[in-house]
Order: sequence, then structure tokens, then C-alpha cells
Amino acid sequence: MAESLERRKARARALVRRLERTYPDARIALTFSNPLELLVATILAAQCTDERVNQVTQGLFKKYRTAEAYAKADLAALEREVYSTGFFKAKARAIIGMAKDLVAKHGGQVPRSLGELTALPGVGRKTANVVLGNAYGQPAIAVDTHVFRVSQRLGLAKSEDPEKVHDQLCQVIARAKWTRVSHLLTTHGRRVCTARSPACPDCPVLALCPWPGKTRAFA
DNA sequence: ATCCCGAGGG
DNA sequence: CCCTCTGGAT
Repeated sequence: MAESLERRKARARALVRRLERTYPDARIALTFSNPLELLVATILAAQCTDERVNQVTQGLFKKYRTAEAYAKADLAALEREVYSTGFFKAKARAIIGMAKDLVAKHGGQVPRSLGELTALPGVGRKTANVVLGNAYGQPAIAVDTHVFRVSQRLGLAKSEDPEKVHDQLCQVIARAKWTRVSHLLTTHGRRVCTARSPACPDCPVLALCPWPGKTRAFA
């Protein structure tokens, strides 16, 4: 007999309440409210520290201020500029391709719907949801590896498919809380519920956690 | 050595 | 479903 939806929602509420009290300062690490800047910064953030993204974007955002500017950018030059964030060839290509699409199909503006965002080259489900939630104030859960892992361990989602995890989270979390929960789960994943050696003894939701592997890293 | 606030391609 | 792309942190 599977846990009922109402039961799972109640569990999720308890978890979120506790995380909310533990991480009142939880927020997205890349705080660009400008949609284009947030979009570019989020693309650069893949497999890269926030510090380095902030470092690289400082110069980048002075040079490129519009989608048109990125669309006309020299590929080799942009590759050099984003080099230290890793995946530099793919990222530079993605940014230019995305910008060309913004100019050609959206008047140089960053669109506001999930479908339009993910249709942009280089923009996937995670990046699109970051933009929706943090630049446009729409309820949106961005499933990065932290949110995925923490959701699995806390039993908020069961699937191995990130897409389904996203949907299961949306099912169990109140819509108004989506963006906030995204930040809370990411913060918890970075600070405590880490991939390799989770700090279970210090975990604020240990009592609510059904993960079979909990605390064993320290046994 | 292994993983990471991903996405596209085969 | 698998693989690849990359530097950096641990």
C-alpha cells in the first residue's frame, strides 16, 4: 500500500517548515534579477562554483548587455571569456545560439514560459525553471543535482528520472512554495545533505528522514 | 579518483 | 538509455 498523497503532502509540509527555520537565509546563489543576466549566469553555472561564475560574469556583463550583443559575439572570444567555468566550448556556443534565437523569435527579450525557454538551445528544464522562479517571480522548482538527491533521500520523490522528480515535487509542495522549496532543498544539499559524506549527525530533518543510508557514513 | 546548482546528441 | 563536454574542488 503506497503512502497516500495527503500523507505525503503532510510530510512535505513538516520537512519544509523545519528547513525554513534552519535556513532562513537560503536563496539562489546567483542573484541576478535581470532575466538575460540570470539566464547566462545559470548556463555558466553548470559544473562550476558560484564564485567563479560571479567572477567571470563581472566582466562579461559589462561587455555584453543585450541579446543582440551575444548574438554578434565572436565565438573564440566568448570561449576565452567563459573558459574557466568549464565546458567552455559548449557554453559559448549555447549562449550565442540562444541569443540568436532570442533576437530572431522573441524580439531580443527572454521569454516567460517554460516551453519557450526550454526551446532555446542550451536551455534545459533546470535553467528554464531558475529563470522563471528567480527573474520572473513565477512558482518554479529547479531540479539540480542537489534538489534531486535531497528529494530522493527525504522521500519527497521516488523516481530516478529528474523530470518525474520535478513533477512529484510539484504534486506534494504547495504552488506558492515552489521557488522557495527549490532554494531550501539546494541549500540543505550543499550544506548538510551532501552527495558523498552527508552530515547526518547535524541534520535538522534527521528525525523526518526515511533514507536507509542516513548516518551510516559516520558509523 | 570522483563528483559537480546540465544539456544535447547518438 | 548511453555518452560527451571541461575546469575545479575535495
